[in-house]
Amino acid sequence: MSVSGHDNSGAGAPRPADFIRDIVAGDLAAGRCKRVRTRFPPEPNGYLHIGHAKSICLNFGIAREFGGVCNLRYDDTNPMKEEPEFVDAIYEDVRWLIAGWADHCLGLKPRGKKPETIVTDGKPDFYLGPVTKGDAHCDAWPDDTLEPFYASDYFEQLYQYAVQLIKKGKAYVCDHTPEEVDKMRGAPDRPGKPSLYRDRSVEENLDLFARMRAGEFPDGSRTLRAKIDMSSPNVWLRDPVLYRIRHAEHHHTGKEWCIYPTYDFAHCLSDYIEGVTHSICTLEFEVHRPLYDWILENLELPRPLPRQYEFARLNLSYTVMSKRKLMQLVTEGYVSGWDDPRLPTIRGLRRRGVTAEAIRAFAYNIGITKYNALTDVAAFEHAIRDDLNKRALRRLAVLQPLRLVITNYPEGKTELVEAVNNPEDPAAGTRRVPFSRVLYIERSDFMENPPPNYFRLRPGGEVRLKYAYIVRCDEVVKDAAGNVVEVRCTADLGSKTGGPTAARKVKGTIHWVSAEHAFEAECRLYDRLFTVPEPDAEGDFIKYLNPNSLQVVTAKCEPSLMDAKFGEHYQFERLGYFVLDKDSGSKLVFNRTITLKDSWAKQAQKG
RNA sequence: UGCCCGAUGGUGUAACGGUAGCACAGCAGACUCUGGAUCUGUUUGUCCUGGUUCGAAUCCAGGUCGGGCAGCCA
Repeated sequence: MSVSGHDNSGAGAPRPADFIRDIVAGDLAAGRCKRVRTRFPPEPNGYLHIGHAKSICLNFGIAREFGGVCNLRYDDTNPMKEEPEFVDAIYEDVRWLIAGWADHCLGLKPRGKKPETIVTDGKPDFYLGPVTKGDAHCDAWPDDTLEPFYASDYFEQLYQYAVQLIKKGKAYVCDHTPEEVDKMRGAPDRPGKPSLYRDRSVEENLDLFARMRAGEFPDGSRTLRAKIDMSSPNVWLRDPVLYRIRHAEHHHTGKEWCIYPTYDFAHCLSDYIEGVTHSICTLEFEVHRPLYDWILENLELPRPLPRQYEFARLNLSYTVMSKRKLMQLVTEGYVSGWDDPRLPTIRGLRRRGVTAEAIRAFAYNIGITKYNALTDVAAFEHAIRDDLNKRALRRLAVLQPLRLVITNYPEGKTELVEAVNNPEDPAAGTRRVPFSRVLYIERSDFMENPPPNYFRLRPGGEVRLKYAYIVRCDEVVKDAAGNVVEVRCTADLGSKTGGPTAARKVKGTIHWVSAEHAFEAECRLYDRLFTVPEPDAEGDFIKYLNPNSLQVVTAKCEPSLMDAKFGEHYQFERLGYFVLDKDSGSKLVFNRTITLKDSWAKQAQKG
């Protein structure tokens, strides 16, 4: 299905395609919210991957389909794990992925801006709304004056919310060590024991919490905890930690803080402060939802509260997705870096030549459910081919060259044959490709003793040279070791495209380049990184690494490829889709994004 | 073991009490100056057992299987 096939940007109500969109549509119809606001909240502790892309497509997709906004927010509440390197990379990847599709729904904020204290229904309130390119006044906000949201920008407000909770007797400072807290939490089937500090007075709690902030206590010595229910069957309701002490420098707030809110405390309130209506996350947060609601409901919040909904994260066969495993592949050198074309990272896929449109189409096709599925990479590969087939410029290149000499073709003669740039898109026009007496063809397009269903070149057989002549193989030249080093042919000189015998039917058509005109380029042939569908199912995933995931060859390319542009997609006819790699210098480097579907290889394997 | 969630062809999904559909993969054929693309046809499915109902993938009960949760990670 094409991307435009599900483009809901036009008139008419979008057709809800999954249970979350159903909910959003219902809330809008019932007036429970005026305008939908979602958010994409990555923690800046790693690079984004195809799994994040699913979430981005969902959150931004909902925003654009329902005329809302999706805030990009760094969920940066843990200074030990986060780095500016990731902050920048995430922003870049998100923008690349939604460009031309949902960039008008990208919720940002004026650089440096923090929540404002406002009054809502007579009550004090904190609010920080988004600015988008879709806004009427977007001209007032040149690119560099806007930035994503940071949960860390709300630390002051979060602190005040915590104080409010303390004043209401709903939170207390706990002096137990991490080990004690752990032990006292009990087990899923066994209630926990209350903290010895659970019944401290409000005054003492306020004092201690202020001193925690002031830096009087060492890391881990105290926490702020919610006072909920130590015997709750949901362990996340057993007085969860809201604040912990970390004398660490934060990438965004520097040394301003030495206490940091936990995910549970920060996330729901960040959603609230930003006016998020639908907070969509993955299944593992399902058990946190009661806590998400508890925090919001136990504070005096005058505006409508955000609601959390969960969906199943993406699992893709033949790949690994966890941050830890991706990190290991990078740091232990199994791949060249975070943008290695074999990685499922956004930048890896991008470098590989996968388009944002293909990723979006894939995300749309797999749908959104609560079922923990394993999606076949074949579905992703289909989306990639489907997109590239429509846009790629066709070119001729030979990966494993074999000399072919046309004995009845004059030496020194060069013809320019007309070649179609893209049969799927007539507007792409044609180009001229030099043809001469000595060519290179693909080694695999000639077989001395072929199986019966082989219909490329064989001794005595005929084959069409794409865009040029039909040739017959008369003679095979071998080296001392018996390897075929050259095939000698005669051409049917009237069979050139448009010629008198051009209509003759020959079974096979092969690609070629003119030896004297071709130039050499490095081609990096990528394949799946793993050899098994579930590399991380059990044990060491490293042992399932595909030793042939990268193969480097020197290809012979048609001259027009000299002008290859970065970001342009090419189909080397009969071989696959390629893009120019950033490593290109005086010698060009092409990455193979993906092969063409090859039913011959499958058939040959069977036979 | 306690709580929460889920289960529809090989895979991913739709059907919201009324003919089980779509996509991927597979297979077969047509077409093709890419063994690509395109087109056509096609194999395969409601976890189990009861119940409600004229009628159940859908509602109810019990079971089975799978996933998640006991970080001062997110």
